[in-house]
Amino acid sequence: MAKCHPRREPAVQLDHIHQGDCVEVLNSLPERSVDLVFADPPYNLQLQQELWRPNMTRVDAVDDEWDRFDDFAAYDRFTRAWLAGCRRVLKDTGTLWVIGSYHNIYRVGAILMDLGYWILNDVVWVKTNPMPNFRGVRFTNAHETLIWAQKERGARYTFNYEAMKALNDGLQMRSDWELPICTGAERLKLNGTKVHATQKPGALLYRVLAAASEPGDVVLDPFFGTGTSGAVAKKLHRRWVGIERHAQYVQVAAERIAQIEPGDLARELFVFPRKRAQARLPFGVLLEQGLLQPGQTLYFRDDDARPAQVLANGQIKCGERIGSIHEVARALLGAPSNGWEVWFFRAPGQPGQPIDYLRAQARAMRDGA
Amino acid sequence: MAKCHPRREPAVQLDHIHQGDCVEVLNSLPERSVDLVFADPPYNLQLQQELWRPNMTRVDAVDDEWDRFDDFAAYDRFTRAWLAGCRRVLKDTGTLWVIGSYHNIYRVGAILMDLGYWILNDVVWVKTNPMPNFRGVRFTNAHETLIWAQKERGARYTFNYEAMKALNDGLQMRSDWELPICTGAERLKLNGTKVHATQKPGALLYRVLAAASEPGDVVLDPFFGTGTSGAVAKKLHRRWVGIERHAQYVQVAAERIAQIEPGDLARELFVFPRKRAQARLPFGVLLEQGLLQPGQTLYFRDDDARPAQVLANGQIKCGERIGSIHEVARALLGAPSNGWEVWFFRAPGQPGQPIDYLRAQARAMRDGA
DNA sequence: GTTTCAACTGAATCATTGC
DNA sequence: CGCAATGATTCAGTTGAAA
Repeated sequence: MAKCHPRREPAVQLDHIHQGDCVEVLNSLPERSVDLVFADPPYNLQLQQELWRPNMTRVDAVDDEWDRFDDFAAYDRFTRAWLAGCRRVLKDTGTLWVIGSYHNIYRVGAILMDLGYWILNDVVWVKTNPMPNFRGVRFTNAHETLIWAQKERGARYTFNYEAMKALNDGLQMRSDWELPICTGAERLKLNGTKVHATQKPGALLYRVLAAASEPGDVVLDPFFGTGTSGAVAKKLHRRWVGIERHAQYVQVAAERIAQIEPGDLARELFVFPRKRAQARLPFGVLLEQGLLQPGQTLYFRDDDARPAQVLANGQIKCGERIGSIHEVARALLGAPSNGWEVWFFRAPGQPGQPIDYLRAQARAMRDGA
Repeated sequence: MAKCHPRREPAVQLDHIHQGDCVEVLNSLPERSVDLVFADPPYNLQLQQELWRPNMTRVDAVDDEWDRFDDFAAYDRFTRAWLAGCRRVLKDTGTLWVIGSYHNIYRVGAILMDLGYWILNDVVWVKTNPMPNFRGVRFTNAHETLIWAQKERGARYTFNYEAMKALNDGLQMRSDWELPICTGAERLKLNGTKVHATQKPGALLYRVLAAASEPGDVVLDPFFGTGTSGAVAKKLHRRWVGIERHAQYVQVAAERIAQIEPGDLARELFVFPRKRAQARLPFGVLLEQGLLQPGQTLYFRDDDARPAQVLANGQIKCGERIGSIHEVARALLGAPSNGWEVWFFRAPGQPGQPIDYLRAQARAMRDGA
C-alpha cells in the first residue's frame, strides 16, 4: 500500500499496539491522523507507606515503577511532552480525554490549557463501590475526574448528543457518571493476581467513545495498559492505536482484543443519527411544493392578533414588516428565533399547527416518498 | 486589650468584614491566626456571547467586572497572590477549601500544590438542579469542584470524621456531595433581582465548616460576597473574618449575619443525600455494563411474534418503531407501560426473563457487590 | 383551601453555513 | 477572515395566578 503513495506521509498503523516509550512513539506518528485520544496517565500517587485495613489485611497499592517521578517538575515535563505529542497527532477536529485523580489532574489540566487545548467539559466518575478511607482521616475518595478538551477553541468536534440523551433514558447526559469500578470477571488476572493496578471499567470507555467518536474513527491511547480502550473501540466499530511500554501489558492486551468479536452487528446500530445532519430546506420550497399558497395567512404562535401574509417570493409580511420567517419572528420577539416553530398555519376545520409540520412533509416529498 | 500586650502582633479582628482588596487585606493580617480558609474566587468564565434558552428567554450570565482577567497569566498571578496570602495567615494546623469549575480549578489546584499546600481530598458538589446545556453541544455541566488542602504536608489538621459519618446516615462521608443550588427563599434578592451572581448554598458551607473546624475556630473567607460562610460560621459557633471589595456586598452580608441567632439552625442546612437505593438506572447502563449487547433481541412479553433489537445508544427497534423501552412498549400497548417488565431477554438454554432481572444485576454491581 | 399550569431561573467558556 | 442568514435547543425547582 505504501508504495502506491510514496510521497504521502504514512498513515498510522491501525488496530495495533506500538510497544515503546509513549512520547517517542507519539512523535513518530503522522500528524493530524487521530480523531480521539483517551489517556490514563500515571497519577504520581506519591504513596509513602503501607496501608493496612482494619481487619489487618494489607492494601495492594499502586507502587509500580511507572508511577514514580522525582518531583512535580519532572511530572510536569513528562505531562507536557505527552500532551503536546497527542496534540500534534490529533486532527484539528479531534478531542482528548484524560482521566486522573487529585494527585495529578490539576497539573494535567493546567498544562493542557497552556498548550492550547480548550476544555469542553470535565466529568466526574462517581464510583459506586470505592475503597473506604480505612483510617477515618479524610473523606472516602469516591471519584475520579476526566477532562474532555478539543484541540483548539472553536473547531468543530464530535458529540453524539442524541445518543447520550437516549443512553440516559431521554434526559441530557450530565457531567457526573455513576459507575462501578472494575472488579469480578471483568478484571484481568494472571495466576489469581490482577494484571494491571489501575484497569478501568469498560463501561467508562463505552460512554467516552460513544459520546465523542463515530464508527471508523481512529482512537489513540498513549497509555494502553491492558487495552480497555482498544477492546471497547473494537466493539463499537472504531479503529484503535495503542502505545504501551511494558511487554506483559502489550501481550495481555493483544490477546484480550483478539478474542473480541465485534459481531455481525449491522453497522447502523453504531451510527447515532443527529438531527442537525438533516439538509436545510428553504421556506420557499413549501410554496413550490404547493404546501402553502401565496397570500395565505400565518399566525404568530397561533395568535389571531398577529397574522402574517405569505408572499410569493417566500417572504412574509406582518403589519409593515417584511422579511423571512426568521427575520420577522426575531423582530416580533426581540430575540433570535426559529421561524419554523413560531409561525402557525390553519387548515380548514383543523387546529393551528407550526409550519415545521409542513417542512417535515416537504422533506418526505423531497426524499422520495 | 491591645494595651495589655503592646509587643505582640495584633490579633485578627473577628466577626468582621474587611472592605478592600483581598491580597492587600490578607497581607495586613497577622500570620498564623486562622484555622480554616474557605475561598470562592472568581472563575474567569470568559463568556463571549449571549445565550438564549429554547424558550427565547435570555440567560442572565456572570458578566461582572470582578470576573474579568486579561489572560491566563493574569489570572495565575492573582491566584498565586491570594493563595500565598492565605497560607501566611493560616496556622500550621490550618486547612484551606477552594471551590471552582473547570474554567479555573485546574490552575488553582496546580498553583496551590506549587505553593506547598498538600491536598487532602477533592470533593465534587453534584448539583441536583443544574442549568441544562441549551444548545445540546456538551454534557450538562452539573458539578463544581472543591479542593481541601492543608498548609503543609504531615501537620495535624481537623477532620470531624464521626460527625461526617453521622451526617451521612452512618456511612463514611464520600467525596461526592449531592446538594441543590441556591434558589428560592435562601437566595438573597434586592428589588426582585439576585444580589450576587454566584451565591453558594448554606448546606455546602455547613458541610465544609462542620467537617474541618471546631467551635471557636477562626474561619477566613477572602471572597466574602454576601457572606454565606460567615452566616454558617455564626450558626455553628465559629468565629469568622470576611474580606470583600464591593460596598454593596459588604452591606448585605453584614445585615444578613446580624440577623442570625446562633443555634437557630435553619432547616435547609440539614439536607441529606438521596438514598442511593432509590436512584434511577437508565436502560443504557445495561449496555455499558455488558449485561446486554447492541444487536441483541428482546421479546415483547416473551412473545416470538414481537422481537425488538437493542441499539447501541440504549434505544430499541421493533418493526419500524424506535425509542426507549418505555416508548416502544407504550406504542405497542397503546397505554403507558413499564418497559422493564414487558421486555424479555433470552440467555442460551434458559427461559425468557424480564429485563428487570438485568436491572437488579446492574444495581447490585453499582451498589458494590 | 386545593390543584393546575404558565412563567421564570440558575457560575454557561452552548452553531453552522455560505458569501 | 468577517458578517449575515438560517435554525437547533432545556432540567429541576420555585412562584404566583388561575381554576
